[in-house]
Amino acid sequence: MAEITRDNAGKQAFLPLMRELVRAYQAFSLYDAAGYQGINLTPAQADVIFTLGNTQGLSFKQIGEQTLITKGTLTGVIDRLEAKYLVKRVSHDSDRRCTLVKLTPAGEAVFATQFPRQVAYLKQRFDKLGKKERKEAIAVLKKLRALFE
Amino acid sequence: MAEITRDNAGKQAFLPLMRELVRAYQAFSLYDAAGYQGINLTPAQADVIFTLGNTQGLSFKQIGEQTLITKGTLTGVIDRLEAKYLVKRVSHDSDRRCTLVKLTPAGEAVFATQFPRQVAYLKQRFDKLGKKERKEAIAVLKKLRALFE
DNA sequence: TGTTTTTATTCCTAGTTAGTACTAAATTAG
DNA sequence: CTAATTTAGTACTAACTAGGAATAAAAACA
Repeated sequence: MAEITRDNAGKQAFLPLMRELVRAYQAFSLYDAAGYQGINLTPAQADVIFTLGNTQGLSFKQIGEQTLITKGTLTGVIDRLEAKYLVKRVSHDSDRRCTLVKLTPAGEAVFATQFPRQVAYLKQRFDKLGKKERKEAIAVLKKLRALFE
Repeated sequence: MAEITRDNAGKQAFLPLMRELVRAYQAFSLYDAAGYQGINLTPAQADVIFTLGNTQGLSFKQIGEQTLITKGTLTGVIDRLEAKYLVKRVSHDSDRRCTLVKLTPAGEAVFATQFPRQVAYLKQRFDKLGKKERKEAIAVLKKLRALFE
């Protein structure tokens, strides 16, 4: 295996694949974020609202696990959602270390209208792929993910 | 085509694909970022240094296009790199609106040692895929990217 | 030539991010 | 039962993020 030098580093065969991975994610991410424009939610806030939908409330820890937002960040995200009266902090019955986060009626309303709306908006694009293509894409992405675990 | 409601929204067939895209990118991104630990560069800063390597200096606009860092962010990233004496702002000869950003000798040194190092670090993982798998992955990612453009 | 528009960068604001230190509560161990 | 450890969330810092307003210079136009 040849050594990697300053001169050949930029010519490694794997780099086009890396770039495509970044570009594909970025294109998706921009499209997704554009869907939240006008409903006054950031992607992180929408992620939390959508995670809380159809639940009786989740702890910070549970929300963090599902959304991949770390605890320190989550405090601020929940603060801002609480300031908008979309969620509320509720103390946990049996474990006083835990704080449960629940949707308020206003939060429920946002979830009920915006979650299906965003899913439909994303579906428009993803449905350009056939079932077979989707399966192939999932298999490839799982392989890529496995490279880094 | 069935309507998307609050109840069926979470069960749409495209959602597993979407999740895999996010997870694959995230796994890569975490691995990549871990490569910069200990060299005192954030991913954004390293991205800029690596983009400036082997050039005679690029404008903010050019750097932004190649790194996908937006103008407002780039000002701050360059500020911090300049504070570390790794890059310098140089005025453009013929267009006084432009500021060129160039690597300093210290920046060149960081590029010369760290770029090959990071490429080798990434190559370790990407090279677990064969040539055929890489090509298939590129084709799939291009298809995904095309969905959102 | 003088005016308008476009382009390049900076400044500002609100928000997300990771990471570390801190407080309080629960669990475990001796 | 008390002490040590772990767990949950908050506070704080540094950095990145997008987007919009402001400024200055260049280009287009009339």
